[in-house]
Amino acid sequence: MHSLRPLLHPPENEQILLAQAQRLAGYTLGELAALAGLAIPPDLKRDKGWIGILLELWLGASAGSKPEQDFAALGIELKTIPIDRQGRPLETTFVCVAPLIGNTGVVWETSHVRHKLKRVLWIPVEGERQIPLAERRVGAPLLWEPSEEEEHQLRLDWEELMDLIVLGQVERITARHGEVLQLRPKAANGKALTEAIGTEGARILTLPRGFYLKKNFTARLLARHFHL
DNA sequence: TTATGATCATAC
DNA sequence: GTATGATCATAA
Repeated sequence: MHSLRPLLHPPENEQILLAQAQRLAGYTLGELAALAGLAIPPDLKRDKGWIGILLELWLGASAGSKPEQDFAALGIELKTIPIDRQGRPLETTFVCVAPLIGNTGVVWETSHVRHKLKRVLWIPVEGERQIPLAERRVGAPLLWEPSEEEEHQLRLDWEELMDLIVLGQVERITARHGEVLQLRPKAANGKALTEAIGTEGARILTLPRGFYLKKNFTARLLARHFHL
């Protein structure tokens, strides 16, 4: 017998959120999906965000498309992160879409990247593809805030990337720019285009881009916490 | 083997 | 198209 059940509403405080997240540690995705009455896909090929949706459901985050932190009242963003057997991240972490126009005067302090990463509840989940989706286990949660050094690293990369965007060099930016934060396409497909500034300051159409945390960055913050 | 560039589903 | 949730798949 057990009383594990999804939170039906956003948690009223941080303690409730953390307690629920800690209760989920050790369960498989199959168990959590069944208890929540959610159908489990055969794999993630066509359901890349499924684990994120499942954990949102369990933690009472209002699912859907709202440009806000998952737990706005608590100022906390939820991120699931796929890890290998050694606890290292298997994928980069999407942060937010990069604004390609209207950036004159934007600064790090008020940027979307900084706001999104102010406080993050990381939920590690076994992510190796050899493990059937239903058998992958949820790990212990980590409520993280960037250290001074981490924020400095993020800021330097963000400023470099935003400078290039403002100067009309967006199409020359590759994922190799940035030490901990990178810019990569974030689109439904190659036909999805958005407005940007091109060379000579001309208006161009280009692939929407997103900011992503590189694995070296998330690996260090996980290792620091879990003593890996 | 790995990271970059590309892509998938859904709501509005 | 943009927002949410991310992982896939192939070049190197």
